[in-house]
Amino acid sequence: MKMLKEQSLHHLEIADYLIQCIRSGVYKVNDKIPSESELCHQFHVHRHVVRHAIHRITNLGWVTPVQGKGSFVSSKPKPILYALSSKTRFTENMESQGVQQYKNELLYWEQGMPTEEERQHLRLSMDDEVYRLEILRFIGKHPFSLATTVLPVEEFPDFDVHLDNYESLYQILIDAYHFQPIRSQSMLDAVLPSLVDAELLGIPENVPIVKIASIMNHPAGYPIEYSVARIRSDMHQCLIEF
Amino acid sequence: MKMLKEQSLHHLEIADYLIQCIRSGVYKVNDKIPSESELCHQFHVHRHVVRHAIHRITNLGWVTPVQGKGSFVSSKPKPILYALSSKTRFTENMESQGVQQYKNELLYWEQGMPTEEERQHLRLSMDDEVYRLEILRFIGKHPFSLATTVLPVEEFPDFDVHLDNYESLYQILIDAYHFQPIRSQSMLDAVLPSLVDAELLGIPENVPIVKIASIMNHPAGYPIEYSVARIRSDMHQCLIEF
DNA sequence: TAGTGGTCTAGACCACTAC
DNA sequence: TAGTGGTCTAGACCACTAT
Repeated sequence: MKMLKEQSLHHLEIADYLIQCIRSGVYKVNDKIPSESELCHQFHVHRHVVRHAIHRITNLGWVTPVQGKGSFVSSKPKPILYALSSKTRFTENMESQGVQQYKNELLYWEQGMPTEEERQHLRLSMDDEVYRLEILRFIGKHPFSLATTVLPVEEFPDFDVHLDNYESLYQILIDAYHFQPIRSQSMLDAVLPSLVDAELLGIPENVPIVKIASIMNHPAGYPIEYSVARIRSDMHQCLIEF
Repeated sequence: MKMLKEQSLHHLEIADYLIQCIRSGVYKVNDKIPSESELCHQFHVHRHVVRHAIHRITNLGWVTPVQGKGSFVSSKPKPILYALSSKTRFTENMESQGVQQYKNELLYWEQGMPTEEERQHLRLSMDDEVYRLEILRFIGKHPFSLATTVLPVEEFPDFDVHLDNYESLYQILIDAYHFQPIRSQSMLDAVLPSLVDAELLGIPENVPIVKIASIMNHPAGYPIEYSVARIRSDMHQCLIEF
């Protein structure tokens, strides 16, 4: 590679160099890239400069550092195409793509007052309560998305009794309430995860995720569910067909 | 605030503290937060720890550091709701929201061979050429989005003669070719910008953006335009109605 | 000139992994 | 035990802004 002589911005040149190595196949998926100290010697720079470079390519999704072991080239493709439409949900999406190994985990649930935002989206009055569920979805062994789902208590009597053996929210709605909410609108966003979300999703704190806030309607036409999903952007692309 | 006694992770506590200050109104929009050296004294930590904390809240969108001046609280709301549908384009979106001050700038254009991805999306054969435009859009004085738009040469004879006084791509298509492409599908992504894109969009390199790849069809039904837009996530939310 | 953020060197200690 | 990444202290020089 070309010599680095100019002052400053060494970290970006090292980051570019490492990306070129990965692109050109010098380091392949799941390979370990050289350790920080090896890169220090190679480039004659301080360790912090190398760390800065590795941080950048980590955030860009090229490598994943593992304490005590090294930094490893991430798997490149975004295998999951997550179709966003009025009817599709997580389960349908997985099955339409032939993904067999998925599962939901109900992290916790609560009954309480909605936030102002939730109240507005669900058109609730000031004393209406909601159920709030936190659901973690996996594809294979990898966390894929986190969703906060909010349901008006009034519309779902005795909802909590169905949560003991939670497997699928939509199974509950169909089995117990005999209807399926219809997505009426979604708002998408690129954000960085909170520290808690990053931990649960198994990604570094500076890797962007997609945030999708959706309003779901009762078949009769009024809003009945509000959900905010945070989805690993390194594992999926969101597909919208018109 | 509470004393920081535990070892390590000071930077996250300082970041949280600063966020709380902004949330609670101690520092308001466009206010300068304390300088790095002031925060060093306040927390009895080294400057690099403070910088780490400020980096985090910068990436989260709370502040924008300006060399020689300080770090300033960013404007909070995401004012632009960008509706994604089969017919809406940038211009319609701005006007439907009453945004008057927008403009497009054609950064450059070229005629050449498509990439493999472009060829597939546009269903071109191996010797078909394309026009490729790079367009920067502004809202007020702020860069808002960058778009790479690819058009088959064969479908747009003498396209380049219309680019001299570029104002709007869709004005050209309607005026010169008498049709308007229809969005058939979009794929959304949360990513970090390239260094060039970050520069053009006027954002730090670790602030996430939304990437929207769209295929537009000729009214007769076949693909006629492929575009990849990179949109500042701090300025907009993408709205989809079903 | 003084103050600010941006980058770099130098080196310490810790936690985790592998042997 | 040796090697790795994670965090922190200490201090240098630079570029930019304000006065």
